[in-house]
Amino acid sequence: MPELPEVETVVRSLRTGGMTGEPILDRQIRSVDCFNSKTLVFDGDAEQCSRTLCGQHILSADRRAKYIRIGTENYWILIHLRMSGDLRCEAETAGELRPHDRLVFHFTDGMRLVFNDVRKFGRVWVTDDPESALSGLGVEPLGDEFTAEWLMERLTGQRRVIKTVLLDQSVIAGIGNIYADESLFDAGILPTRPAGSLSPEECGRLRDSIRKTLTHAIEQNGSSFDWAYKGGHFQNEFRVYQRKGELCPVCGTPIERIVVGQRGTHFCPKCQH
DNA sequence: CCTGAAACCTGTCTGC
DNA sequence: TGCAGACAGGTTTCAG
Repeated sequence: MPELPEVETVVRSLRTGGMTGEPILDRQIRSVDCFNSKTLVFDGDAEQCSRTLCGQHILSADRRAKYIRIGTENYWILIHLRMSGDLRCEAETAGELRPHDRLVFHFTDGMRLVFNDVRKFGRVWVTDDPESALSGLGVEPLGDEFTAEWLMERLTGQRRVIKTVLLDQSVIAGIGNIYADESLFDAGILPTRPAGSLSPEECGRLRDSIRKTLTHAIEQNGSSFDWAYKGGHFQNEFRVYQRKGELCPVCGTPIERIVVGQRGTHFCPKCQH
């Protein structure tokens, strides 16, 4: 489920309630249960983590790139959903835990926050130093720093293709495979263009397309996929992603699929040049 | 230093 | 029906 718009949607519902259930703000942690040792990243074992967080209140929930950042009095809980992670806040009486539930935060008021992750790629950090995990990230694509001029400067001299650079979290933090393809289509730029060959005008178009695509996806609560993540609607508005063989909505040319940087890549060979 | 490929995991779908 | 292989929203690690 996880690119920037999906993570933003999850964070908003953690703050105010909604698709993943009840809000988590102000609740007090009683204990933590971990069922997959690799999921929890903590300097100590799960028991020690549980004792460390016992008594802490949830004071904040926000997002940095694709990381969910939950603040308590003395610690930070960082969550990366990777490919298949999902969060839900529900009553302990909601029933048995489900298959692939990996980590549970139990609150003192009878609620629980559950991290579910089929593929076990997701991670939950509990730390007093969140910067150690977040320090390598690039600019927020929806932030003020991300300008056409900044992008032009970052792409100058880059020999990698533009799609690969868009997926590099140390350059721009938060774009994933879907929104890279959709943004490049919107900007009319071929995914295989060497990043350093983009003109200032193309950098401006690409920057605007990225912000437009991400903003619109957030308004749609992100993209939903068959077995993971429900509630978003942006998947109905994909113009190239997973539309191989279908006709381009602009010019009618069949959408093509190639592999770029090990990732499936979708584009219109006529509109993107 | 840079780049591309493999690895990490499980589930689903497709084609033979 | 069965089974091998491809593929999936991401990131880290390793080899060249």
